[in-house]
Amino acid sequence: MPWKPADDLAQSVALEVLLHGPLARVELARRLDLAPATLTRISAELIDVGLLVETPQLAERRAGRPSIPLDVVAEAHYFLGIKLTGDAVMAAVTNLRAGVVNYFELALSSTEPETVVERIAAAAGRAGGSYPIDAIGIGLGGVVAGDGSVSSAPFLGWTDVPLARLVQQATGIPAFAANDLTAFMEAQHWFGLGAGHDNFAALTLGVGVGFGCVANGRLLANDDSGVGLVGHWPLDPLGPMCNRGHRGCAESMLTVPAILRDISTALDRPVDWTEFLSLVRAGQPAATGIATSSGRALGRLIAAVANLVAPSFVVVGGEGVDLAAVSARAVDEGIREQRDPRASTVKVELTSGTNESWCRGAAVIALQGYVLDRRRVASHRPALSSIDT
Amino acid sequence: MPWKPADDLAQSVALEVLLHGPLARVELARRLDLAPATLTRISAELIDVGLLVETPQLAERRAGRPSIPLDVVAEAHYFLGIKLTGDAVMAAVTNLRAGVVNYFELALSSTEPETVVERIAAAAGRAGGSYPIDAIGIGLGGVVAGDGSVSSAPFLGWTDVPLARLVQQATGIPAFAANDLTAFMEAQHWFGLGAGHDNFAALTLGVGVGFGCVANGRLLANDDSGVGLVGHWPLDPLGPMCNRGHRGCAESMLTVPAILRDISTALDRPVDWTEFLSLVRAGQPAATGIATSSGRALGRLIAAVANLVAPSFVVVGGEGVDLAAVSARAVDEGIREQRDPRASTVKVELTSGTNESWCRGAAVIALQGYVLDRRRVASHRPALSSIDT
DNA sequence: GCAGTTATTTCACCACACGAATAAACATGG
DNA sequence: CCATGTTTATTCGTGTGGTGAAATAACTGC
Repeated sequence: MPWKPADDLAQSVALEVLLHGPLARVELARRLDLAPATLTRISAELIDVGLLVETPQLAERRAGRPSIPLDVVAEAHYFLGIKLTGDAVMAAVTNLRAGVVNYFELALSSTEPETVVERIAAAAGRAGGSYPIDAIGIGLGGVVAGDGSVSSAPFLGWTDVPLARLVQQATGIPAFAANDLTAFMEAQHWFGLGAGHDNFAALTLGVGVGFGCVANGRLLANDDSGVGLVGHWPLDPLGPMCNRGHRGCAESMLTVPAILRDISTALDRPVDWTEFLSLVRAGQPAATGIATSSGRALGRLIAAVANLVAPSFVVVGGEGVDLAAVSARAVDEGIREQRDPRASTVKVELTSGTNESWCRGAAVIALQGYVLDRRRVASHRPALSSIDT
Repeated sequence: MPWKPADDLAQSVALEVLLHGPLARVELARRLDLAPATLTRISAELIDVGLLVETPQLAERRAGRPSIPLDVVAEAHYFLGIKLTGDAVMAAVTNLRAGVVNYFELALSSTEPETVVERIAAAAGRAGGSYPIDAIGIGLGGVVAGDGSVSSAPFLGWTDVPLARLVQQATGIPAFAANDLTAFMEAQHWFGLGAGHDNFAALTLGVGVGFGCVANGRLLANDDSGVGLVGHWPLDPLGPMCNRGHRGCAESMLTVPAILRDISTALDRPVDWTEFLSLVRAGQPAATGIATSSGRALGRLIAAVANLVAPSFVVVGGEGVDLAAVSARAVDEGIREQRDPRASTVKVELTSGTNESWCRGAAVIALQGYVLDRRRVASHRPALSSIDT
């Protein structure tokens, strides 16, 4: 039973249910501005194909005939999400609701395209043993074109590798590739903190600093996505120097390696991330000092983002999220420094930044590609969409 | 003959022609993904109501039956655009194509709402003598709610003034109000440099520094629009001090008053803007010094914008645009400083920033309100629009 | 049980966009 | 200057597919 809504209308209904949880027919009719009669017909079709089911009604009981929420059958489809790094292939299998049902990692002996594709195919094989995979999504740091070919990925030494096509040929399963931050953002937008929001931004802290933004309901993206344009954003004229000669740029203040370098130098011994965090919590002076100045820098970056793109809130994620948690006060200070007091306060939300969540993002790329049937021509949407309201 | 496209389809067709110039039926069919037959019918209707006309065919002659471009009849409707300042009401009458057909100014003796409304009504009366005005648009610096009421406008001393409603009551003509930058952006988007583009940003230099951004086909806007959030953006740690204690912020580096203060102090005599510009062109050291550092600061601001919102290009406007012209090289340097060399180069476009162009922006607010029939419920557009492609 | 309320279904209707064929209006070339 | 090819516009019958109104179903509250 493939995802095959007959027409455009059925597609909208299916998507609305997929994205905004179980919804009754009346509610769907309201949201999509359709007559109740139409929804009876369409939902019947979709239930018939096995895409939707009537849930045991958990809606609040009011007067009148109770509504029957319709939900997508989460286990109708499975997707494989791959996060590529220089030395490992991390894989997660998710269902239609982007819930992770399986996670594992494979080591990577070489970064040659053939090897990588072979490993991904191996992951697909392993995942396919337990779950029928409908599509594969791959996320990686670098510039990825819309057709899933990797324009450039410095950490792999790749230039113009048609990754999606290669994986599709090797596995026989539809494959999609995207920049890892794009994948992260799409996952946030469809199933994460950004679900149901048309305007929000996100920052990820880790080996580098990432930025993404959903504006007017769509991800802001262009050919430069993946270059990492906020990496060298100036945050502190007195901060440390990065390898490109910027003083106090985002890379030098906010990345995990930079912070670990700082604290290790201060204590004159190697310190890892979890130890750094506990040192900060314990009040160790060097650690709190670093956390405070980095937190303030993060706040300034958040303020800059908020000032320019006017998001409803800013999500912070990535392996280094906890910096925002342990230095929350400094972050607030940093925001206040560069935020007009007359403006609304900036809401900051933290989210997990584990490898599994990066894989989930990649799986969402697969899910979107499958559900929206990419490779179709540009969608039927007239000038109005870019204008009204 | 009012703007009354019968149905949704007719509306899209009319808008497409209004926004994207004369278009043949085939071309419209292609763009809106409709059958040629449909376009024959719809365009017949629209020609019937007097909204469209067949133009004397100026399309390039190829083989086959020549196409007949359809165009909107520009003089079918007129709009009054008002730009409010603390001491004057500036007014422009435009046609449906947002072409200015009349411009005049009225002095303002007081900033009391009653007085202002009375003066606007006077302007409407004067304009209405020559042209039948279909709607009035008002642009002003400050925070304006979606319904056209002014939440706060410091330079007028206003809080919660239902301006649009008052003007509508006083004149009997539909009235709309918006932040002046919003108006400027909408005008750029529909009829200016941003016409046909879904992603671009703009900066205005004048008494203050303004910023606006069209992302994914719509203006980025929220409750903070109008607060002027980029005004105190840090651009130069060694720059002059602004009145809020920021060193080298946008206000202190880029506004016309700040620059004039600088040059006047340096030369120990009052200097006005045009003289400043000629001094720079003549190579006067103090003037070129100021222009260079301000230009570089502008470049940095442009780079910041480009890095975050990924626009196709950045428009610079406002009364102080010419700063960007006379210090073009410094602007480029400033951009290079904070732009990753791997990223695409930032295109910068200059546009006029006269009072007339601000009024034109306000007129576009009126035009949009009229044409899109604001006060209707949210438009019929299902979940898809926020998702696909 | 009865009244009130809200959700869903049934079904005939009809607007409206479409497909295919046709006509119109040019360029080109011998 | 006519034949041919090409592209645009129109005509018209057809059928999809969303709708409106009324009926029905399934509750709550009293």
